[in-house]
Formats: sequence, structure tokens, C-alpha cells
Amino acid sequence: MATQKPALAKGTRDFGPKEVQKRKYILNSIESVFKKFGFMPLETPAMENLATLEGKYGDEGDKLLFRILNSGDYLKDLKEFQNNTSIDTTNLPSSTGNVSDLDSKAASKFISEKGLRYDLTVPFARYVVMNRNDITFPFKRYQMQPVWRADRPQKGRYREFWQCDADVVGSDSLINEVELIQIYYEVFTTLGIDFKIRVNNRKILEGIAEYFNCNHRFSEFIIIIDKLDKIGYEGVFKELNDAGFINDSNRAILDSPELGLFKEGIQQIYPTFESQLKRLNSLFEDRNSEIGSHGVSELEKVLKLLDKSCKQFVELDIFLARGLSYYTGSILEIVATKGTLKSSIGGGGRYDNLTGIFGLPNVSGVGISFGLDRIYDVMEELNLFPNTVNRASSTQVLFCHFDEATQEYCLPALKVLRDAGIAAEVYPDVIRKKPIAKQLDYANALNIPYAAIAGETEMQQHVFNVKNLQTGEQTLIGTEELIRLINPFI
RNA sequence: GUGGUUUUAGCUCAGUUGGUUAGAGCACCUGAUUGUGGUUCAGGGGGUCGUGGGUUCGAGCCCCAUAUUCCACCCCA
Repeated sequence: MATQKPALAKGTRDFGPKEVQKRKYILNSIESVFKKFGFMPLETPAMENLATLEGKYGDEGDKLLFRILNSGDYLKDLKEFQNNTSIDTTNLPSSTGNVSDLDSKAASKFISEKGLRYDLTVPFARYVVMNRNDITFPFKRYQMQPVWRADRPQKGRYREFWQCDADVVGSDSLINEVELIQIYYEVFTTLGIDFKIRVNNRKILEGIAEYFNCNHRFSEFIIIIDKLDKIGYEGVFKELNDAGFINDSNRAILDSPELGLFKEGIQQIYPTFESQLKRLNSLFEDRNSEIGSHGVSELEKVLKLLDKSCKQFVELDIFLARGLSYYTGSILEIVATKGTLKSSIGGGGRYDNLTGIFGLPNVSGVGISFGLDRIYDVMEELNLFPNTVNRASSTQVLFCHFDEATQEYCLPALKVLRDAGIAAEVYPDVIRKKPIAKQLDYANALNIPYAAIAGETEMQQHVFNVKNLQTGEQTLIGTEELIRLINPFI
């Protein structure tokens, strides 16, 4: 049989012992903060029905869904369609009943019914609707699981990556926004990451669109406006023009540097959040933009409730438009301020209508997400992992021996150490040639700090020759002393 | 989805205008050293040059296709 060359699927990675150790450190840090704020765990399946996933993430998102081929004879329905029997073809792009007239998107409806989850929020909304009678609202849940996107991999972008989400559904209160920002603050402070939280409100964006008379093509307009800090005023104006947004009714405003005021000017001219929001509000009042004013008052309330230490990391970005199409209120985005990763390491917002799609209207939700893999990349680049998690093995002591007799002599001591809560192991094989050198090599490779060497003489004296592998010091001590050496507090 | 880039030993990478048997460092194994590692010295094993085609007397090098890596755009964690 020909051997095949082992390889990973595109955009996926293995995590060796060291990586897992460090990823768990991040996960544990996040989870403990989630718990402290009263969130409860949830896990959902890797795959969902495509009907659950499709249409929730916009057209771009639909393209990035990983679709699962139906099991069994997955061409069966397609053949039936070809034979034009019982399938309703009215909603399909091709109603000719001819397979060759179908495009891939239409054909996929016949051969794929399930997909891998794209995020954790939509499966959560699905769960809430299905379990509405058993859930006590407001429901606070956290969820830490992998998600999949059929994206082209690049820096900070993978096809399989983990999200750590905390969401509250069934509560309109802006206290939730405040608490979620506090969670961000606590987690990133604990991990030692320099960050800033960019905040905005979807209603402010809608107010801005109204201000420029562009609310008829809201998201398109906002996506262009959002690029202001990237491509500048001229770039935005050109893109708006190319997209046909500029007309006689708004040419004057867009042409004026007032557009620049929003991004380039507003933070300089108005140094505090309060003054920025006030200025924004007066613009909205000029236009009678009720929704814009509403967004301003929501943000004002959130900022008012936020404690000082937290607030210094918050930055108002009135053009921040996160892609997910389901946000209706607050919008949050986290970026690391040091390191080379420019894209966000977390994000979130409020969504009022997500459960409505599944038949449970009037339940408002708000949530945040941590991007585990990007957080890992930032911490790795900036060397932020503590030394204790940089070790692959947690073993403290390796018992080294020369033959069967001395190996057996180690076993009772090994058990005593483990019973005392100390991670310890015995080298499993008996080595005839240079046994100690081999076993010390093993301990070094695994960064094990102590070696307990048992030879003929040690066995007779009921002791071990305990070697500190960092300093090279050796002492002859018994099991009890060995325990105290490793953990003086027992 | 668009554009560019990468792939040669376990790892990181050299490899001249196409020309004998494809190299280095690290790692690994053996010995100097039969109870002591991270230092030194000597020796050793290991590669269908991503894969499949093509051009050529001859291909790691040129051409085509494909996979993959990384990067930018789009979009996003």
C-alpha cells in the first residue's frame, strides 16, 4: 500500500501539549470571570440545520458557511428534481427542471441540509427559543466552543477557531452592557493584554445615515463610512460617489468638511464622551432624527454607569459598524493596542430580533465574544504567558532508576507523592545503557524540575538522591522531606 | 470571491546561466564516559526536492495544472 503524506486541512491547526496548556490558561481566565458575573455554561452541537444558519450573517456570511454533504445517496433529490416529480421548483433560480441549469448555490439545497456553526450567538438564539419554557429570564449563558468559517486563512484568521461568548437574553437593561464591558476589562487586565474597547450604537449609525439622507441603503452606506479612518475623507467621498449615494439633496453636506468632523474632528474638538455625544445629539435634533437621539441617550447611560477604571479603556467610535447584520443597539469591539495584530480580538452588541426569526419575538439580547485564537496570537507575540504555563508537562518529580528492583522501590514513594497532590512520574522502561543520562534527558526535555534517583545504596538507606535539575544540587532525602521540598505548605 | 507569495532532511533554511553522488545549522543516534543532563570532541543515520503532467541528451532550477503556506483586498474573531 502506498503511504500517504500526512497533512492538515486548510486553515486548521494541531495544538501540541504546550499550546493546549496556554490555550487552557486563557480559557480558564475567561471562564472564571464569566462565572463571577453569574453566567451559566451552555454547549451546542458543532453542526446545525442550514435553515438555522442561513440568512443570519448577510450574503458574505452565507458564502462562508461550511456545508455538510448529506449522508447516504445525496444525489437522490437532485435526480428527482431532474425527473421533475414532486419537488416544488418555484423558488429555485432554475425552474426548468434541468440539473444543468442549476448553479452551485441552488444545487447545494438538494445535497446539503446541515452546516458547521458559524458563531455561537445564532445557535444560542435557537436554543433559547426551543427551551423558552424551561429558561428563567433574564438568561445569562456563556459558551466556549470552536466555530468554522470557509474563509481564506491569513494573519489572525483561521477556518476553525474558538469563540468564548457571554450573552444575556430577556433583559433590556443597559446594566448588561456595562457588565459585559467590565468582563472585557477584567479578562484582559488579568491576561496582561493592552487593549481598548471601541463602542458605538447601531441607532447612532442609523441617525448618521438619516443625517446624510442615505438611510434607504443603510448597511451599504455605513460600510463605506466606516472606512473613514482607513481611506480618509477623499476615499470615502469617492466610494460614496461610485456607489451612487451622492445626489442633489445630500451633496452639500457630504461635500462639506462636516463629514470629516465626525471622524477626524469630533474627538479632537470634543475631548470627552459627553461632549462628543452632545454634539452628535444636536446634529440629530437638527434633522429630527429620533432614532439617532435614542442611540445617543443609550450610549450616554452606558458611559454614565461605567466605573472609572473601566472607562479609561473605552473609546467612542461613532462609525464603528460591526458586520453581523443582527445588531440593533450597542456595538462593541476590542482591539489589542500592542503587537502586530490589527484586527479585533473580541466584539459584541445588542440584538433585539434574533429570537424573533425563530418565532419568539420581543426578547432582547446582548452579548460579547472573545476570539481565543487571536488572543493567543497576541499573547504569544508579546510573550505574555506566565512561566508556569509555558511548561508542557506539569510533572514535578521524575523517579529515575537502574533496574527492576530500584524501579519497584520507587513505586510506593510515587504513590505517596501523588496522594499529596504532587504530579510525579516514574520512567516506565528499564534502561541498561547509561540509564541516568537517558532519564535526565527525558526530564530536561519535559522541563521537569526534580529527579529522584534510586540506586542500590539509596534503596538500602530508604532515601532518594534528589537532584534539582536547574541548579544541579543533590541531596539524599526520604519521601516526606521530598514532599516538603516541593511543596513547603503541605 | 480577487491579487501576490511559499513549499528542498524531524525543524529552520542554502542550492550559481538547466550539467557528476542535492548541502549547512539545530535535533536525533553511537562513542570518548557501565551512577548524572543542558558544555566539548569524534563518528553516523536520515531527502521520489509538495503532487501530477510537460519541455530537454539531462530538471530542485524552465512550462502547465493542482494542493498547501503566508500576506493584502473583501469580510471578520
